[in-house]
Amino acid sequence: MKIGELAAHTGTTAKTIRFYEQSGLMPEPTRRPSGYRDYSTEFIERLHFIRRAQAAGLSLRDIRQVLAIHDRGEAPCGHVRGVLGQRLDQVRAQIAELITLETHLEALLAHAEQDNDTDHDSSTVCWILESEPDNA
Amino acid sequence: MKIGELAAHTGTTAKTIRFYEQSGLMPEPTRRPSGYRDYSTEFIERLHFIRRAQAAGLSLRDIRQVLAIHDRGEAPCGHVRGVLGQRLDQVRAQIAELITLETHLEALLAHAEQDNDTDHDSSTVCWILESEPDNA
DNA sequence: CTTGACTTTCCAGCGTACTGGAAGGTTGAC
DNA sequence: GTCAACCTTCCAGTACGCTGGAAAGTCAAG
Repeated sequence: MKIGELAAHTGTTAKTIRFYEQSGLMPEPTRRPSGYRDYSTEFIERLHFIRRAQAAGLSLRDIRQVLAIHDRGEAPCGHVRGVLGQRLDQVRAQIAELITLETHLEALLAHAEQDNDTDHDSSTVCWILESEPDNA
Repeated sequence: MKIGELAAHTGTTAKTIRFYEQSGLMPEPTRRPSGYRDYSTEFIERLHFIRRAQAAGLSLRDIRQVLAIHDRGEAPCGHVRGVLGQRLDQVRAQIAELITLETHLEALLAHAEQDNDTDHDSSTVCWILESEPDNA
């Protein structure tokens, strides 16, 4: 199977697969006499795994670690649980931050609608942004 | 006022101020005979404005636009309202995405706790990640 | 006068996950 | 044989907001 075919099977591109190989996510496949990469079907599953891990919000760095454990012949499941837990914490922290920001933006916009053409203090750039956020 | 003093007054660094100048956010100040930048107090307010705008989640690109309008002598408030509205939409979209991801991660982790040592299908890297997310 | 803290410019790199393009070799159908 | 569509390597760039460092000049205190 050539690289373009593997890409078509997995919804990626040849470029990305070469990039993954260079990044240590995909092992080097055998080569045809011409130099073309020749993939066996196992590479499909590996690529699908990478995509699922990305869908779970894992970074390529995380995925590389998991795959390295797998390639040593160990079951990476414990590690995967840990990484997923950490990622969940991160995601929750991000959500909290964004909700804070959302609140701040809503407050600014409410403020912006109230005072329409008053308060044009020429010393400032724009009075709408004069208030500091409550927490950050 | 030298650049380091301005930085100290506004909680930034001299590096950052030079970067803002180069990025078109801060105008070029006058120079002393030695070549040192010499800032008047108005620059403090401008830098504070930049920080407030950043706290509202605006990008430097957005801020540059707002400041450009201000520097033309127009009141940028209408534009600011628009940018804040767009940013609020973005933030809400991001929150929705992250909540989807959070749900997915929770499902995976719940799945991971249930089946402890069963299902070790050696053909896959890790069974925990076998399920696709529901929507993405 | 010396010393150390400050300033100047310029160029380069961080991290993330790719993507684009150049210059060339291979394959397969017609 | 010839043509397009594929493949190869390598280098560089994208977006974002800085940050680090080198080499040189300036300022203020002691």
